[in-house]
Amino acid sequence: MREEPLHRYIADELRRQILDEHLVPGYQLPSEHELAQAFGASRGTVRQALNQLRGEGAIAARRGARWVVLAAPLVQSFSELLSFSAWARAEGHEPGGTEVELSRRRATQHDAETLNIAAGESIYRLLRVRTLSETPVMIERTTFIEPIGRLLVDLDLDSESIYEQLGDHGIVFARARHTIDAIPATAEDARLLDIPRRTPLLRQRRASTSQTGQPLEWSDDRYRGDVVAFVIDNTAMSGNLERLLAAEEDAESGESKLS
Amino acid sequence: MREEPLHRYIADELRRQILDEHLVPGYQLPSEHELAQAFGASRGTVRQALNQLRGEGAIAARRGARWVVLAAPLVQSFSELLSFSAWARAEGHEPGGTEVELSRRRATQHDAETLNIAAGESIYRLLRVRTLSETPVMIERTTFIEPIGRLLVDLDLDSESIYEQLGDHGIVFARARHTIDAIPATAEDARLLDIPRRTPLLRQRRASTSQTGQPLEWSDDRYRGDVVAFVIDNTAMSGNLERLLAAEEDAESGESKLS
DNA sequence: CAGTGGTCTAGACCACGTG
DNA sequence: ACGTGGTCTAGACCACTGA
Repeated sequence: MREEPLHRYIADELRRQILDEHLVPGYQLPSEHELAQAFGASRGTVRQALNQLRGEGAIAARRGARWVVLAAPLVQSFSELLSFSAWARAEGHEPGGTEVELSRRRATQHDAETLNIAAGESIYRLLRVRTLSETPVMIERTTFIEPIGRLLVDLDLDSESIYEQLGDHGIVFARARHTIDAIPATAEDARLLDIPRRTPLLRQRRASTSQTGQPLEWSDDRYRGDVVAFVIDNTAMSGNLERLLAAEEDAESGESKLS
Repeated sequence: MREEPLHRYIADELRRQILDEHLVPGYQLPSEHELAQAFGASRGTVRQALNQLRGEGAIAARRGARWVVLAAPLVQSFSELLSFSAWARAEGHEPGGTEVELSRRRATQHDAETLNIAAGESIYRLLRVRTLSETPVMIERTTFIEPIGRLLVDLDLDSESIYEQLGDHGIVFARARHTIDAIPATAEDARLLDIPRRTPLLRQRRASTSQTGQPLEWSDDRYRGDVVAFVIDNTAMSGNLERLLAAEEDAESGESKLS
């Protein structure tokens, strides 16, 4: 019945067995040849599935030896990554949001550079406080390019995921680059999250683009550091985490510099 | 002359062109057929290279249309990720370290669970303060399993990367899971980093395993939040970032809970 | 509708590990 | 020595994009 690529079916099946702990860390998988026969696929197709799981950090291979189970893979949903709502529901919480402000403005120099437009062009800025089970845990300050911002006006910004709703309009987010650091809560942050000033916040700055490389939005999200953490898997062959010196890009807030 | 897989040569070549900005975001790559001819490879080999670059967030594809350049990929060296020294040098800084303490202890309950050993077994704990150009920027509290810890005693822990030195002994780190959050500096943190108490720190807790899934170490690294940030790329097809609620695992430090 | 990427096959040779 | 994963080829069909 299913209209699904065979390599994905194989990957899903193996992932399910790992998550169900039928395959525990250290376990050796059957050889690619055996898997190919078992699934009625060619070896190339089996390898496509295995490489997918390797990218998720679930398994590893060494030449000459069989594939080995490393650990349960992360959930790995791209939508859960952009969307607070989708993530919260997957965690079993009731997501909420309070639209504090949606305004049309002219792009600052920073907006222009990040969104690849000219300074002074129209952009939309959205400020929301997101809640989990009534408790505010995150402040979201997002800047959208004009065509997307115009759509936002007609959307329900209070509770629904805007990314799901934008998807219905054919707006697809394909890629995002995240910069994560720790900063003290400003006076406004403290007021919105109902916490003391200078409480450590986990800040995630994000720039998202479409499938064709067109910048769609950038966002400055600040989480209560005592409630939310980020988890990243990476392996020797794949993974995309990098440390970075907090650069001079932030001339706005007086940052302390090295030497 | 070169003893290198063809698909890696192709990936390196295309990545170099993107980094050199010969290929700018939005640019359409030649078709897979054309690339195959240009590099004297089969289409399958070219696709292997393109999929590598897709995993790095550098390019994206849509059925029916050509591959599109998205952005410059991250450096993506696994060793730079584990190793403060390797990272610092790549950033053009002089890494330094002060070994504050290396001790042999009995595994706590948490050690035992993380390293998959029995509580009470021998482990080694290393505390280091790492510096960039003489300025302390990070505190590293690492716990190693006994066989690795024993090697540490003979290593130069003051300035060299222990991971590079362990590699010479055949100890290979293959996979790591990172949990990143923000916490206030404790009194000891503040003293070691020479900063005020409760300054926001970027905490990275890491668990590393070998190629066969054997846990090798876990670490609690705390960075000055105003100096170091983490950067992550992720795409709809690949990427491994996940938000997580700070769970009850940390019963040690009194964390505030949600409802 | 011509060209593109996505999927899949059947085979081949090699370098490496484990017994 | 044998089996394993890593690499590579040549060809096929399909779904989709874009002119």
